[in-house]
Amino acid sequence: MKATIKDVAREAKVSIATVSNVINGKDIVKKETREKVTRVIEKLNYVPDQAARTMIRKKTNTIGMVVPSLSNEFWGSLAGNIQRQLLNFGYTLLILTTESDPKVEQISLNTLKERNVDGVIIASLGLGSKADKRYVEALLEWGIPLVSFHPYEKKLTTVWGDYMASSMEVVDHLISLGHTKIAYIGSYLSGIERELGYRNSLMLNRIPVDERLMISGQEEKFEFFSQYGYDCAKKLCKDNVEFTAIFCSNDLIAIGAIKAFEDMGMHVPTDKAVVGFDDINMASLYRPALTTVRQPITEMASSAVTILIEQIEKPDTDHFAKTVTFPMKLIIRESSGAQI
Amino acid sequence: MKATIKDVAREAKVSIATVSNVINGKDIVKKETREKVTRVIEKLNYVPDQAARTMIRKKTNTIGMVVPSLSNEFWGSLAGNIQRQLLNFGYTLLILTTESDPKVEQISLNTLKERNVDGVIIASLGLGSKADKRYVEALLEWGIPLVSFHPYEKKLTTVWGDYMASSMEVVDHLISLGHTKIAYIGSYLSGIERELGYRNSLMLNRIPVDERLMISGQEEKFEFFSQYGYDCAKKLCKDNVEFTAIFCSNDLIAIGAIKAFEDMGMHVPTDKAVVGFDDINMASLYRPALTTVRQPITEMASSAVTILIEQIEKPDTDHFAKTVTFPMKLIIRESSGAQI
DNA sequence: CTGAAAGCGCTTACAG
DNA sequence: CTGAAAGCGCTTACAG
Repeated sequence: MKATIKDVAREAKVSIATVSNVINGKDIVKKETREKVTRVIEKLNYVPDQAARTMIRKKTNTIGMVVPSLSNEFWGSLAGNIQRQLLNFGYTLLILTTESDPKVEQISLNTLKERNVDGVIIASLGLGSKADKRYVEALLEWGIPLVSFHPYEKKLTTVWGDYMASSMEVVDHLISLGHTKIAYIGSYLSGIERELGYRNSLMLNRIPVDERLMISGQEEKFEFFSQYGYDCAKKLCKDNVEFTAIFCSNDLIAIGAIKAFEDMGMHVPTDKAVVGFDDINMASLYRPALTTVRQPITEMASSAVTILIEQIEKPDTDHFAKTVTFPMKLIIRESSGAQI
Repeated sequence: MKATIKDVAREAKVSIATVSNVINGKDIVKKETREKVTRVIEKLNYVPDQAARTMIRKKTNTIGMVVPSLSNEFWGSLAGNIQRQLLNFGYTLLILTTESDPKVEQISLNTLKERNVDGVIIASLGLGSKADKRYVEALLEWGIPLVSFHPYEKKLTTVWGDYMASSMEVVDHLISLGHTKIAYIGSYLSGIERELGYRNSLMLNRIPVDERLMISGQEEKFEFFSQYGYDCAKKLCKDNVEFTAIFCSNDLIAIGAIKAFEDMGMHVPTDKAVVGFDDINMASLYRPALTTVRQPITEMASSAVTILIEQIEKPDTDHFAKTVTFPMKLIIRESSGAQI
């Protein structure tokens, strides 16, 4: 049977309060007493019970993370990075995948509460805007320290990238290569900023936006990005509106699109130039190698962790709902058809 | 402030014992009382505190999972599946990524103990055989319920696939296409069985095993499978030992190898037929689409979860260290050059 | 310095 | 059926 603080107290002939003071390193304990207690602790192989401590201290040293899926390199990598960095601070990560399913989202919210996590990281939600808002509000109302990788709410501390600016850079890049008929495939899971960047770039370059060339993906329900990209690319081609280049809101969508184009007998980048987003591992290995935008995942994870820990451990400080924006980097490879 | 059982009891004008009985689904509660309490629970948004429960029940309802990395579709998918299935049983998953780093492995072991997890799932270790053995033995000595996806130890309950048989099938497939010079690239993270299957098939087909065509990957330290596959493929070609086909122990390695071949001016499958393993999402989207072996991840996750939960919740039953082996499925696509 | 006591939020006999 | 009470293993004022 595991020894408790009582066993130690009895054996050392002191009170449990004294034992508590010893294990918590309070220097009010007389040296001899401390040594006596320490000896008994070792003898009985006593380890304080975490659950009891948690109950009193109101701190679990656990951080919750909400993410749509782990079978996706970007989120998996983000989660792994965060997990390892948290470990250095003495925290443990509780990952909850939601599969963009409202029911599962709800369960995940309950789990977060049950487990009494000290803070929450929102990697991405996928419920659609209204449900997202409710979800975040429930968290906000709960009053728990929060960091999000997407600015769902003004009151939310956010760590993210300059997705709009980098998307503009992508489209500028395509335009500089001579393209004017540029399509777009997005997904609600990657936010609206890429689409805005796409629109802005076109407008600034005085190219009319053709809504028939855009699939926002704000409504679709999909399981796999690459299949989605494949389907969307085919749909765009069937619609018979000419385009020579396409910007996809993540690499998996881009790879699906490329596959679709090739299946239809087109060649990338000659017939269709393609650009993705994220620079997943596969991007440089795909054929053609993918032109894409690299997110500094490790640094972003580190930033989120640092901010969250500070919020938790210095609750008295005023914590503004600041937004930390990381620069992205356009990585030009074969799929956009640039001379490299 | 978070609502407690007392708040609910006061609001519903019942005792905390009754509230407890309601939240624990004890059917001794009168229907009207239950409904009244349920209403208050929802109104107050009450969620039972796990720490308090844990203290009494001596159970954290947390399962630990050790996995080398999450930025990999196979493991990420496995982890996500396990996490969601555990949630149905009321358990939470604590994922520890080790990055195949012995120091991190050690920390993960301590974390598992501190957190008092109820059981542990070993997805894969990556320390090398001796360290693996020590790791598993520490877990076994601790006496905690354990399920592994690799049979590191006889005393270990294992859920895995018939990797040897399916690897034989792969090589048989290549041989049936006329290949006799077949190379192999493995990794210690995917075990030795694929290599054994490769060797067995060659032997049974009376094709001498040429060690120069094999890279076991039992020693290498590598971060990214695809880069590893790329490097190995180049190395094999430089060694100037002729081969016309190659079997890679996972899809990422295979994709890296294909990229290498194409970069060297060879064509897949004409010049080199390539087969991978796992059937990740990307496999069907790569060009050429990858011939590979599909693992039934969901079913394997489900099996591991069921077995582990049973070990935890029925500790008095005799639990043999059984091995559950799942069948794999050869998926023939373009990269092996078969007529489809 | 040290100890008696209250209390964290639950579950579980046990009495009514 | 329902409630009062004990108790899980700790920490933390507070009294001495």
